[in-house]
Amino acid sequence: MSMPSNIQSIDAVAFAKAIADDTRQRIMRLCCCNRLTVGDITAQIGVSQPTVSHHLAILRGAGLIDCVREGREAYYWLNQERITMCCNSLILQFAPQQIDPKLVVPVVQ
Amino acid sequence: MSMPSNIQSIDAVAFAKAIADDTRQRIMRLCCCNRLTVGDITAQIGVSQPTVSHHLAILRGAGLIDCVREGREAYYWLNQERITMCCNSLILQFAPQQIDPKLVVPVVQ
DNA sequence: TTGACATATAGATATTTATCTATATGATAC
DNA sequence: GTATCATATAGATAAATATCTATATGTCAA
Repeated sequence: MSMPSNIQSIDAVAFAKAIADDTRQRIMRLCCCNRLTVGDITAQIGVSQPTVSHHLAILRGAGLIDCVREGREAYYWLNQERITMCCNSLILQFAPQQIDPKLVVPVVQ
Repeated sequence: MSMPSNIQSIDAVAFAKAIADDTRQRIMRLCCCNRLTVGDITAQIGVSQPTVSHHLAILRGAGLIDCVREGREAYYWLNQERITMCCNSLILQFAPQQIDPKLVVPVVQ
């Protein structure tokens, strides 16, 4: 459990790799709107506790999940804002013509 | 070049796997707003032609790219609408609390 | 302090996958 | 028809990765 900065640039490949696994997506759905411990997740997910910890580390490395240690337990929950930012970044890169120009905020140099 | 239906359900894992590679994302950027041949892409991407064909097949399998054969060449271009749908699906699944309820269209049964 | 508990890390293994070279397939031009 | 060109497919190989068991680390309770 290292400590990545909250300020992370958006790497579309890193984001995609982080979510490109069924087990990780199931974990993400579980702790999308809940704070869950590793034990909570392990009990529901059908893989071993070390495997859950491994996937949580990957999700954390990509900035998609936040956690806090409380005593001997660690609580995890999805960072929905960052997931939204990553998805929007994908649309900007790969579907620019789908974006309504009226919604794009002009940037002043 | 098989013929998948245009009507594809959105599989978030399949979508993520398809875009979880740097070479594929570079290909996607190249033919985001252009129709390009395999040769065009190969000339700009720095991997062999069979590798490009392989990646194009994966992107097509995920419905992210469309193609048409013209004579002995094949033209490829991104399906921006489908990419937008996939990204929106990710947001619905993993960032539901980021969605403005005023924007959600009520569904009548 | 010691035992039990929760989580993380290490190491091994099997599967997946990205890439290459060689070749097959299919179209065009002569 | 035959040579050439564009693309796809087959097969091999190396790297990445998902999983497990075993164990280390750190916390709490008695």
